[in-house]
Amino acid sequence: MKECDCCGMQYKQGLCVQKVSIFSALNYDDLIKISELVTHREYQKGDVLLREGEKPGCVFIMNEGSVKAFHYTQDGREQILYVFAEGDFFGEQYLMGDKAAAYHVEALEKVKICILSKTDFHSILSTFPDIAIKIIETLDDRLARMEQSLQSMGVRSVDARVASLLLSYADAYGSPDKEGVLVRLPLSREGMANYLGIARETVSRKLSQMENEHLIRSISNKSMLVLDRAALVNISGLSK
Amino acid sequence: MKECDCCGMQYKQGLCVQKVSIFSALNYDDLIKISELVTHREYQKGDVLLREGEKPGCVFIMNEGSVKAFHYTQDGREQILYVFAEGDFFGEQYLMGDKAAAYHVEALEKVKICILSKTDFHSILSTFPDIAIKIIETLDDRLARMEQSLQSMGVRSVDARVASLLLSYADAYGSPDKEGVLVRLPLSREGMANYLGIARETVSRKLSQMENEHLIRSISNKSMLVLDRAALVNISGLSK
DNA sequence: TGCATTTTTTGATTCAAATCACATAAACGC
DNA sequence: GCGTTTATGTGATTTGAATCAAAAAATGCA
Repeated sequence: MKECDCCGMQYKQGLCVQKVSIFSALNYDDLIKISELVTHREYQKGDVLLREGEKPGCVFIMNEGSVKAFHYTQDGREQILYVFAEGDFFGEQYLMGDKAAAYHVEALEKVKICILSKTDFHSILSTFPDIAIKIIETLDDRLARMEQSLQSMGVRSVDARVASLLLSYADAYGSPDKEGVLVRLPLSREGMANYLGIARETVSRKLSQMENEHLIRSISNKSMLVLDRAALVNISGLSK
Repeated sequence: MKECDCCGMQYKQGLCVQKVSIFSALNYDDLIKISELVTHREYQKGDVLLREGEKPGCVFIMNEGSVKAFHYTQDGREQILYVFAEGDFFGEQYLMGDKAAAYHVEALEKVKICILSKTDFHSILSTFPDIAIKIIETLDDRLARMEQSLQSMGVRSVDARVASLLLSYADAYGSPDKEGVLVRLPLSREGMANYLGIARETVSRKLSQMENEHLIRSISNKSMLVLDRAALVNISGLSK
């Protein structure tokens, strides 16, 4: 555990910007330069980082914790589009054109963020053209994930959607264990329902069913054990 | 109507690459250079441009006609992810990393395409760094559209999904008319169903219903007249 | 710790869309 | 233009998830 040279926060690596894949092409000296441009902010659970329609004028880089990005639908429900966690970034859309934010962003827990202003971000981009390529790669990844979500929303059964959500959590937040994979759930049942576009009750029912079939074991509302990953993959309809 | 300097095809503008927004920052001389790197290909309806799992090694730039990009789901149905038309491009994902194509691409009608090889595309990117920014903008747009689709798939009623699909077609392919907007439909009823992730019969029923309510008038299977755009916007649940 | 609040689970009922079955219409090949 | 094939429309029925209602569990707080 070291201290971040730019902000004094505790990090495993030396610099907070090192966590972000878009800067991974840079050497340590360049990272230092970027670190000097970064300001830091901390949010508590429930704090709003960004409101739909705002023009924030900066890029948000996730350092610790997780946030949800969501719309409100006409009938007042929330549709969660992304959960961003350590190493993810968002807000770059609003720097390129002059677009307003397309969604609200709210902290799901205590969150630490690096912030880069529009002007600094642009000067970094022109100084290090390779970063643009990294950003394109990241966006392509995000697009690929969206494509997969869209497929899952559009065609697959509700069982399949729930299964693939659990799998994505297992991959992103899971740690292996004797009996299976221990998964920290970033979203509540209601949150998962809002992400999947189904009813809260349906999420409960599907999870109970999976528990009865010994595919998972619920530890608490915030975590579970994935016992039979293969079965989930099968239900999810994904080939991987 | 002029001839394209690079390929002899007939185009309204001088160069086929001019149609593509990612090259819009370049001057005529630079466009000529790029044109010289481009090869052309023509496909007939039903031809497969790209197969899921392939590594094409080139970017496809749409010049004329339209194509659908889709997955096959486990139960054998197709889930359409995009319809690409004039000015759109695809395949850049596979140039950055070494990823295989995530979807099949098939011509919906006679199609003319510009093709840029991986190496040429990379040399263009390093010669003109501004193009990377343009690509980021385009990807952000695509992502924003995906986000909207995802919202529509996840939460909105089937009526809303059908309405917003019609609106997007009206915006993309519509021409104003005394009674309303004449819209050329790139997809069949089955195609729309596969895009929206609903049953073919449901699309028919919803369209009939909208016709009864004088919101649209069916001209043929391939075109319709949007009579009451405002009502569709209202049903779609979009604020715009 | 114990009480109040919030979140989750479970059951009963309703409802919208999928499916099945077939009629009708359009597109295509010759 | 005619028959074949493919696409679309419509009705009857089934089905799976939403909704409504309430109990149970988890969480927060004094």
